[in-house]
Amino acid sequence: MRPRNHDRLVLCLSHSCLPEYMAETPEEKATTRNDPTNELYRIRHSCAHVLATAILRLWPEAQFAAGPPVENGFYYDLELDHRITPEDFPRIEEEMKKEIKANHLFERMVVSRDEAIRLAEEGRLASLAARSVPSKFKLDIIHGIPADEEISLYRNGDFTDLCAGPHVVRTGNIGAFKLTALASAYYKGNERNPQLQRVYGTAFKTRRDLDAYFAMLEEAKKRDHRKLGHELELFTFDPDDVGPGLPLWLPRGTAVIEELEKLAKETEFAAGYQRVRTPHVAKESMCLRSGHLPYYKESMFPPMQLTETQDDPDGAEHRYYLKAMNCPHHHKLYAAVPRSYRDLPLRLAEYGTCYRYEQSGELFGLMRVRSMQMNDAHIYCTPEQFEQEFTAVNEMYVKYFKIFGIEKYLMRFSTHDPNRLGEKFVGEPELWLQTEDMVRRVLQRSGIDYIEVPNEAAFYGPKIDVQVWSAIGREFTIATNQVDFAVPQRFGLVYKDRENVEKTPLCIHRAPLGTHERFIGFLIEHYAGNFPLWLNPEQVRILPITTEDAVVDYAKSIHQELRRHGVRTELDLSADKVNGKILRAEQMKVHTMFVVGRRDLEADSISVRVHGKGNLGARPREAAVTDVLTSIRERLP
RNA sequence: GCCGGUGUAGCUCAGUGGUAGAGCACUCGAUUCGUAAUCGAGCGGUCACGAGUUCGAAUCUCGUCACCGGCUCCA
Repeated sequence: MRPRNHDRLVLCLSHSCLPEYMAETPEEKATTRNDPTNELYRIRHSCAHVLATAILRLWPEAQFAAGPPVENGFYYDLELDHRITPEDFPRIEEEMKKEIKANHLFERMVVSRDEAIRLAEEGRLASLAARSVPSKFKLDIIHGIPADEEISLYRNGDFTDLCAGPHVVRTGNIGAFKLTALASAYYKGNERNPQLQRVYGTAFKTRRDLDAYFAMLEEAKKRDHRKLGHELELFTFDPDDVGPGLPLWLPRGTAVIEELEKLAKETEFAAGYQRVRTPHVAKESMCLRSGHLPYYKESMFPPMQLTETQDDPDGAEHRYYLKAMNCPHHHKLYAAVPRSYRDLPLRLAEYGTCYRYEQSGELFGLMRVRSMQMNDAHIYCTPEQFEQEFTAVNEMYVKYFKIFGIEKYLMRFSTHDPNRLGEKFVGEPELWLQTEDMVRRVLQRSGIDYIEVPNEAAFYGPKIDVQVWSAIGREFTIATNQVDFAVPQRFGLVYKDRENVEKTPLCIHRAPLGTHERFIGFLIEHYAGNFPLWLNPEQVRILPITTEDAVVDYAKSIHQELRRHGVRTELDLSADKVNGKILRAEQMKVHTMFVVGRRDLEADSISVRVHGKGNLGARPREAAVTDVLTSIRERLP
């Protein structure tokens, strides 16, 4: 099975800064998946064959499709009337152990195409013996192998499979393995093909590595943004009454949102952006003009149908859609005022709320939702201004990533396929080449890691997706940055150039902070819920040790002072003992705890405790407060 | 949308055909305490929803919805 595009990308990265419990760096994972000379790759690939061997011992009629090594293990897809369930795992693993213990050689055999076809027709591939029905998927795969490519088979014991290899020398070289999951998958990943059962497993050189992997998974579970989001009271869902995929932001999550917006507003203001506001809905006519209805209808909420009139029998004049993107509205703002080349570049920014009707199975915590707020802006510029504007956008990304301590990112540059002009991509061959050249030049000049992926562009222009990795190694497409030379034209957007000639501007769509939903989902996992002070939902909690009036008044005066400075501060006046108060504050991952008792009152001091760092001891009150204010102002990590 | 799994109190979970349980959270009372849980009492569930089987259903069957793991798709 060929690796998907984004599986291949990771190879070119230089890596840094991964937690030590992570079994493999993303690069190693990529190697494990893609590099046949990698030992884990061979172990896992071999283990997939052993899995197939075991399944055939139990169900000789099973038909196998593809069984490659993947990021954290391997899988094999198969067709079988019996539904494999987790209860079957022990039996299958038992058979696998026998095969490993037998220590069969993996023998490689090169065969002619005719020979391979003959064996497949006899049901002799991915099987233990000849069968009455052909090995249909293998037969299909053989037909897909280019004529000049060698066809090889691998045999371990009774089991023979069509396979490019390579494998370990003997089945006994598979150190430790475990079956992990069941899923279904379409044959060749195509929705129109039959669904197969997929059995997932993983394998390592040693038992120790296997155990370490499962320990890592446990650690990853603790950082899962869905779990932390609930525990830290950041957001919630109410699928029954509000609807699936529609997050509700609790006060603590809203605090994070507002910090991000503040950052965006400051940054964009400094970069010459202007803020705008637009409604959440638009009429059908605009959705048609923008191309959303023809191209995006599947991911849009169905329309709101208002009244029908005699002039408008099908009601189109009264059909409204929730917006899936902000660009059409922004285009209208561009068009609202006559524009001269002197007005360009015009940069319109809005944290706009969009709605996309994602398929139910695609929803995933905050990462895939149906309502989202985008760090959106559209930059209208002349072709001469394009490179500078595009460079500035890239620099903004890098600035943000530095603030968040995102040390590893990759820009994925998606270009068009000339063979699909007028079909998947607008038919403007010259503009495609021109804009792609401009983007490529900017990327090369900026020295940012990027990879070029053909045939993945948006229909209106080339685009860049930004991939980042959370602390647990989960890969995120966090932001997108797109060139649009087509839609401004559809909206009739123009400016007068120096010679008083009307020209169509280029448009850059950019969202360095992506959507609040996905970005915060990423940040939760990135920080494991331990937000830095400036971003923390609760920056300071004040914990008086006793409830005697003088101490409480002292705590209150600190509380008020911090609040006056805009610091998100809470005062814990519960009946708990200090230890209880500390526990609760630590559990909520409150950044800083100010513990105050009689001693502090008398010394005008504050005992400072920082989440994850423990008790830092007493500080003069003024110094403790200043430290907090500085850290917030500087957005220190 | 498709395949599979799961659904019991706000949370984590026990309960497999016979009167719905525990811990934490929450409320009230007592406790006045120096760096990760003070004590006691109380409140809290139409067992996801709907139908069916049964004398009797959280428990068995079917359907619906949602969530989880994948597939497809994507900010």
